[in-house]
Amino acid sequence: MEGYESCIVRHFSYYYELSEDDKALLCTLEQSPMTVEAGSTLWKEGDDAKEFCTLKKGWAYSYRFLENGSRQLVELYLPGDIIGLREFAFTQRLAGVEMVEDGEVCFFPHQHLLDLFRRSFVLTSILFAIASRQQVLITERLVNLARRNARQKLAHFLLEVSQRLLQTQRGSLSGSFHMPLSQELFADLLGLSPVHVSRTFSALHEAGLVHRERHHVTLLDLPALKREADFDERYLIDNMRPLFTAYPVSATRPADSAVETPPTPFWPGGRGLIAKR
Amino acid sequence: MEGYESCIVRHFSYYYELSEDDKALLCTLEQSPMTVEAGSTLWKEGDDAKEFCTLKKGWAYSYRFLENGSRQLVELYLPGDIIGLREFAFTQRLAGVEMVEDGEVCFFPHQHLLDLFRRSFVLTSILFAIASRQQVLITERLVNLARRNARQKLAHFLLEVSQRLLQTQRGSLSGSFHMPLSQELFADLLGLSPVHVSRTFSALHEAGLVHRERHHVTLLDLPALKREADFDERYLIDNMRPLFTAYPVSATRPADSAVETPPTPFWPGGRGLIAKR
DNA sequence: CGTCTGCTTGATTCCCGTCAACACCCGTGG
DNA sequence: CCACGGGTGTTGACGGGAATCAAGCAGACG
Repeated sequence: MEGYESCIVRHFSYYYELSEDDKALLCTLEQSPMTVEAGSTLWKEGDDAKEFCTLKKGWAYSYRFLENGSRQLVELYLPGDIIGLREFAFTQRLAGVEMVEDGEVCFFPHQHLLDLFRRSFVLTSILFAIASRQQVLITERLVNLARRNARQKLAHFLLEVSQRLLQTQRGSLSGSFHMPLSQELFADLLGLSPVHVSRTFSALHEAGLVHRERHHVTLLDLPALKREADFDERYLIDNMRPLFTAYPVSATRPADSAVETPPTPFWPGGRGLIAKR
Repeated sequence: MEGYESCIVRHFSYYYELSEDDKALLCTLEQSPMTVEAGSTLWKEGDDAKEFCTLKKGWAYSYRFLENGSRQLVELYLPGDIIGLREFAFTQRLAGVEMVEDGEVCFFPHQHLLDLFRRSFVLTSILFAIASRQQVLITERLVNLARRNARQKLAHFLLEVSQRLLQTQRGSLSGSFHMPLSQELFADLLGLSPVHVSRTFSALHEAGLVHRERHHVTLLDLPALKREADFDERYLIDNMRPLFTAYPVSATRPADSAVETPPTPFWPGGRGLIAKR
């Protein structure tokens, strides 16, 4: 750990400043990294769900198969992400997870998360924030899949990845990045056929909006793309500092005096918000 | 509260037995219920996000508007659900919430959740389980929207609601229930046009799979419907007792001795799961 | 009894899936 | 050096599922 700041620490720090204790606690989740090859399976639908996994290097995705043989990608994981949070309350995996490219992952059992709940109030809160952010991400993708046409879907997805990389990968240039996905993966991700992904990419290229060669993508005209995709990055850029600053916490587990603090008084009504449609 | 068991307590109890202390703590979230009319707005996209809200009575839904004027429902809330968890890490609402029918809700500030993190390990864990379950629900809906045709979408949705009601509403008969949604809401929920919802309902009716009149739905042939929709209720029926029994907890906040328990030792490797595609 | 809202049904259009042929890249082996 | 083959991306022709537009219908309610 000397000199090297782990992905997960960086990820958590994005939400709130961590004490050294918290950092250490967090790092216990990242023991024993193991390398995994491109295309390897971390787990399959139906496997026992007893662990989470942090992604240190490489991209990964979770997916579901359907009866008709098609496949839908559920989530795309970038370095620093936690994989498998979804199955915390479940005994079986509900989706498989595969690596897009060679990478490094660290498994840790569900119980470690419970330990974390006991030991660190700040980490608990951040973890909850991460879970809620993940939900927001999925929600946005849901809207994308349900209501937009192929062009918008693709544009939106490219913008999402670009923004996420910007936040987690220091120094990546906005709008130009490595994109190791095959068009088949794009298809499974966006609910399209591979053929149509190709066509749509061409269309965006002809419109001068994106440039792509091999596995590298450049977004040429971000404002136009955002307009096209109805993209609003606010859903990706929030954090929880405002919450904590409104209600300060000691960075470590609160002393008993703090614990005895009564909950903030019942919220005083007078909403005025409730309005008939 | 005397004699009456609140929805939220019942909801949490589904995951794990609650101590009296926990029940009391939980009930502080449900102070000051207020009645809300059908069609009223709890909040709109872009509003400040400082509170959650528990739904005591009536159905509600969250939604997003798109640039082109169409609308996508994101989540459907039934009595006992917590509304707004998604925005825990955000300062603004990312989706609006409206009531389907007359009901009762209880607002409580985000900070109350932080108090809960400090005070009850069990409630924290359950809350996390609820959040993860919500994510699973959205994920399933995402797959539904992305990959299935209108018939399957509708069938799947009806099955989902049926199953959820079965779990939270005691004594509701499986496969026959009150369904207060207009076809326009179905459309916004399933990513279809209202016209096509009507056609699809007719098709399912003709096939002898569902019966519907006014706002009451009966699922006539559950096995056939499940086959049709590729529906697997496992994603809805798990809970977290296995996790806790594998790693018992005192029901109240752990004594210091418990806190000092070292985290379970680093997970011992030997996966054997990692396989090349 | 008239009006309003929500549901149904028909005709037409269009986006995207499917099928199929072909180009391309790259590693292998002769 | 070229031939070969598999995986991946491109392009065209065709068809189908669902959107859209529009008109008719049925309750609900004043």
